[in-house]
Amino acid sequence: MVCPMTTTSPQGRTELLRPDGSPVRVLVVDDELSITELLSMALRYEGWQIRSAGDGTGAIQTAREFRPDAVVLDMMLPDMDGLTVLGRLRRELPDVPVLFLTAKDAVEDRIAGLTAGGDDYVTKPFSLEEVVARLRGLIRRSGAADRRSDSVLVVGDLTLDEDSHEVSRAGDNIHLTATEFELLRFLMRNPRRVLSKAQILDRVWSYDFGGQANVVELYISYLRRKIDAGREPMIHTRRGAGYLIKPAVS
Amino acid sequence: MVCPMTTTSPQGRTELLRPDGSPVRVLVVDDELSITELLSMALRYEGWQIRSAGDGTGAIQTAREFRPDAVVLDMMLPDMDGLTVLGRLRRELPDVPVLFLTAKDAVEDRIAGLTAGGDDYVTKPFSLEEVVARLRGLIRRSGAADRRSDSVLVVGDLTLDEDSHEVSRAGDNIHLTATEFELLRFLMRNPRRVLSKAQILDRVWSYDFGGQANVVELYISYLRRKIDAGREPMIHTRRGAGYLIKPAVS
DNA sequence: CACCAGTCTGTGATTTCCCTGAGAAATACA
DNA sequence: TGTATTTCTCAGGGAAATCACAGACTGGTG
Repeated sequence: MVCPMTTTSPQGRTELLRPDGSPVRVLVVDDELSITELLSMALRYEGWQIRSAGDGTGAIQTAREFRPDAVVLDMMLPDMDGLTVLGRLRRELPDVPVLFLTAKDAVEDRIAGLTAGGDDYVTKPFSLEEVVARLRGLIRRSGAADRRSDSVLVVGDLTLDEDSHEVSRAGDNIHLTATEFELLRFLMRNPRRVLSKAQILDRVWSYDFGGQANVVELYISYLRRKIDAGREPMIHTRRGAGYLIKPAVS
Repeated sequence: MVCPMTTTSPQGRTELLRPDGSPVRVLVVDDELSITELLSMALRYEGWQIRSAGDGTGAIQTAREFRPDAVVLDMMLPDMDGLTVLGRLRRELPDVPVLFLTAKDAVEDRIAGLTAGGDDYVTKPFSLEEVVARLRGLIRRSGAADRRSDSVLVVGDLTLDEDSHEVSRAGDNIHLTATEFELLRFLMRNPRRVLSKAQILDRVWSYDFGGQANVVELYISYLRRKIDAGREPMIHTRRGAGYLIKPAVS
């Protein structure tokens, strides 16, 4: 079993690494090329090493020689049932955590036992932040070490707990909606870095979002109301460039 | 870097360990592959080391070299009678506790005699919480585990005794039905952590449950009525994410 | 100083999600 | 066997979240 550890990059981003210091390996399995491309790009950006497969057979083969630390597995594959793939994967890699991708309406159908072994799932269409966050959680928990602090993001006097979904500033608890939470998480995982509205839209909203681009402005406005209200502001606008978050004190 | 030794499981719960610090070993015996897979996944997630067998012969063989601390044994095996398997198991491992899996309509008298020796049983279809809880109890009582951890879960002023099935808040005794009890146990074993409805369903309801997902909402509602009624609430909803329990004061 | 692109935010429609009452079905128990 | 309890379905109500739209505002620029 892999024991992930964390290091902090010069930019202030924490990365998951394997015990020997090599990058975490993730296998992405989906028959839609656009999905594997999208995921590969996003996960590579996390500093992870990615391999992808388009069907069950390829997944097993790749898993055998690539020996990933985690697998992203679409339940709807052309050549075999998702559960079959899972079974064979488990035979190759008994302890590897799996993040399932399922259609929205398949959830009700019953994905019995999928999360029972500590695995997790997200529904299509997903947001990249969601996938990354879940994967990080799975990889973190799959290791022998469990440092609770790893699930807490801190910027200045603002903290965000990814396990309990709790957010607080200067000790005051703050209630956020799901979207607000993901937006803030994205900002806090990239402190002091300007994020464009396009980047935010691509990461926080699901990939099929077809709405107006100013939802980002709207949700930034919501966040400010809850986080910066009456305090030294932490969320800043860079006109024509985007937004960034940083500790309040100069 | 060396993987640090830990006494907490991936879930952050306290873990059962053998006197020498190695993980507890459990042998799972069932002829249905889906059952052994499901159990292996769930028990591995408890931090235990799992081996499985599909018939009596394989069970004896595996037991001989694996020397498990506990056995999960289906009474209905293709090659030999459950009692025969039990007898031979006992010859190999005289003191190992056994958790029997039986069909609902199986003769209860036979089982009743068997459990007199400190063993236990659950009926198919079972819930994973049930199996895990019983196994923990067996292992704890057998003395194979390092620590004699007590069987009482405490979150704030709420206590739940896994042995006596007694629940109380602020001293007041609370009567719960079986399902309510298991749901509360699952929540209390994961305090301050958001648990999705899918996770809860996978863990607390039996693996063949095909009903509506809103039973979870319903039972959360029941629990609230009994536990949070007129008090500071401990069970919280994270809209779009799940539920969590935490001490009332913050 | 006036303009404009870019940004902020109030209002309200729509959708999604959650809660819970009522009662049917299943189960346990006497 | 009859009764009590428990489990679960169904459906309505309601609250919260999401988002479109539009008008107000702001900072930079000519």
